[in-house]
This record gives sequence, C-alpha cells and structure tokens, in this order.
Amino acid sequence: MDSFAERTKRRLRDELLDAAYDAIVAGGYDGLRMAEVGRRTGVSRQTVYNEFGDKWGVLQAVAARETERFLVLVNAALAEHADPIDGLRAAVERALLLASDNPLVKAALSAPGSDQASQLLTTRGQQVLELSHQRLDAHVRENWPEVAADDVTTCVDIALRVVLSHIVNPGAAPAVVASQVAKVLGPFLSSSRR
Amino acid sequence: MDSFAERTKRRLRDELLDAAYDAIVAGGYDGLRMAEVGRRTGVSRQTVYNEFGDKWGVLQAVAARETERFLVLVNAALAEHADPIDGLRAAVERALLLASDNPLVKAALSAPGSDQASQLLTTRGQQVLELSHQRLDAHVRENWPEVAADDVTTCVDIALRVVLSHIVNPGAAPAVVASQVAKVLGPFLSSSRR
DNA sequence: CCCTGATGTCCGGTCTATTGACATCAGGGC
DNA sequence: GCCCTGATGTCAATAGACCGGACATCAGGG
Repeated sequence: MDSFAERTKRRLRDELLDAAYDAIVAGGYDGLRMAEVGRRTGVSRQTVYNEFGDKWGVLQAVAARETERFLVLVNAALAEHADPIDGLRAAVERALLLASDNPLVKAALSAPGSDQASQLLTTRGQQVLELSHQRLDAHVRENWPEVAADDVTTCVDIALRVVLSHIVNPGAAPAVVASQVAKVLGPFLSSSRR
Repeated sequence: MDSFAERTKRRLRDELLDAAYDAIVAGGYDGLRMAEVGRRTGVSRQTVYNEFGDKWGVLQAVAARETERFLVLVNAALAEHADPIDGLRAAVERALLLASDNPLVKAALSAPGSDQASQLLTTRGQQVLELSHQRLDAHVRENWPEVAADDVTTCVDIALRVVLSHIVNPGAAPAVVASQVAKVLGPFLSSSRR
C-alpha cells in the first residue's frame, strides 16, 4: 500500500520544502539558492531540480503546501458557524489575520525579489486560486448543503478574490473587510437557499 | 555530513527493527517471519535479507538495539550515586527490575522458539556481554576515576554475569540480589581505590 | 571588460530496492 | 511412506534515484 520508498519520497519532498521555506523567509525569492536547499537537506543540487524542475517550481510547491495549511485554518473558521453568512464573515477575517502575520506572505510581498514571488498572488495566482477554490467549495457544500452549488462557487470566487486583493494590497482592517463582504454577499446567499 | 540517504538508511533499519520487535514480542522467534517484517515496513523480503543477512541476524540486531536502550537506563541508575558501591547496588537492582518486565526478554525466555532466542542470553551471549561491558566500563570509569581501570573491568564482568544469570534463571528478589552483589564486591572495590 | 556566482541541462556511474526464480528443509495430512 | 505447503536462504537481472562533474548561459560588480 504505502511502501517505504513512497514514504521516503514524500519525506524528501517535505524536507526540501522546509529548507526552501526557511530560505525564502530569510532572504526572499532572490535569496533562495537551489544549491543551498539541497545542502541543507543533505542532497545534491541535481536532486532539487529532479524534484521541482526549476526554481520557480520550488516557489510554487512551497506556496502550494503553505496554501493547504492556510486553508485548513480558514475552513475551521467556516465550520465554527451554523449560519453561512456568519461563517463567511469569520473565514474572511481569519484569512486576513493569518495572512498579515504569515512569514511566507511577508517575504513574498516585501523581501528582495518580491517582484517575482508576489506574482504567485497576482498575475500568476491561478494555482493559489484554484487550490483555494477546491478546498473551500468542498467544505462549504458539505457544511451548508441548502445553498445551491453554483451559487456557492460564485460566492467563494468573489470572496476569494476580494481577500486575495486585500492581502496583496491591504485596505480596511480585517474585521471591517469581513463585515463588508458578509453584508454584500449576504442577500445573495439568502436568496439562493432552497 | 549526514545526508538524506544516510538518514533514510538508518530509518529503514530502525523501522525494520520495530517490525521485528513487534513480531517477536507477539510470537517469539518462531513467530518471526522475514516476509512479514518486510511487509509491515513496506519493503521487499529481499531487503530484509540485505540488511540483516539472515533471520538470526535480525534477532541479534533487535537484541543489540534493545540492549543499548537497556544500558542507558542502567547507567542512569549508576550515575545517581556518588559512592561506587551504592551505584553498583542500584544498577544491579535496576537491571533486574527492567528485565523482569521487558517484553522482549519475556518473549525470548518463554515464547515458542525460546530455545533459539534464549541463546542470545546464554550460550551465544557474547554480543550482549561485550556491548554491556563497553557501555558500563566507560560509564563507570568516567564516574569513579579513583577506582583502578583493571578492577573496574573485573568488577563489571562479574556483576554482569551474575545479573545475566538471574535474568535467565531468577533467584532472590532484585533488591536482595543487588545487596548481595554490593556486599560481596564492596570490599574489593574499596581496596582498589587509589 | 573580465570575473564571479547562480541557474539550468546533460550524462555516466553507483547504490539499493525489487522481482522472480530456485534450492532446501521441516511439518502436516492423506 | 509420500506429497504439499510454507518458510528460509541465494542468485541474477532490472529499475529507479541520487550523485558528481562538466558545460552553456546570464547577470552583476570591480
């Protein structure tokens, strides 16, 4: 089922991502050295290339893992509320708070080389968007089956984009933004109940 | 220094030993199946042979690891006493207590196939003896440098053999045996102080 | 203008696990 | 007594992954 070799492969990838994460947090995308990632993990530079293709692949993989972890926490905020609108508000606020003190987000937006890394959240943001979409859609449908599936998708998409925008370019405080989003999307959600 | 490959190799060996340990505790030496050890670890049967040579090698390796762990605890008992004779008594008692509820020792002495496994502690006990000797000698010399090195070796050897004998063939209670050993060896130790 | 350091690619060598086959042996059932 | 099963132990061929070195390329700095 799950062989030692498979576990080892996963572990290798995980340790490489740990090393890359640390390097990015410490020195941003520019400070990330492929050779250094390998060295810290006790593996050759070539192995890093075999695993991720190129440097951009490393950044993407780090971001994907971080996004997954991020979404677990956001989904937990969603799940704490019986009413979908309350859940929406809580999730938005949680996401903004988490993002504001996430070392990787900070590094991506402010460290040297941020012009590259920040694209993960802007012009090259499909990966993060899609991943978040999948996780959130699934979770919302499970929690509030009474809302039409299409409308869930629409709602998640809009909220997601607003949140992402605020992460990249902060406006009002998290709680304020969350209330705004809930207020604006609330009527739509209510009208779509079966 | 310590590459990913080396760590993986150690981990493999460790997981194989875990699987073998469980199998032996559950079914004794006869109940140990090479294929099962591999299967539980997610590795082929051949890999088990590559690592340990043969079934006896597996048992030896399990015993060696267990002995090391055992000695850490026994040495801790030694270290808790400033006087060598007190230390000796405490170590003997600790060893006998630990052995009496050690699952591996129980399996080796009572489970089916114990005729084979028990040889590790009797006719084929060199490995365990030597390992214990090294660890204990080093520890004792470090703790009580005032005792002549030769006499330490002698003393450890005798105490060790008495303890091993009591493990295989229990006599008086641990505390009693410990006191006996301390009483008998005490004068010798005292006389050898520099 | 060269020198340095980093990315990315290629390839041959090596190590290790895997797979399948085989010989051997002990125990149990017919 | 004889065969069948299951286990140990051995062997060779194969495959997969990492390694090491070499190389082209490019950007930045003295």
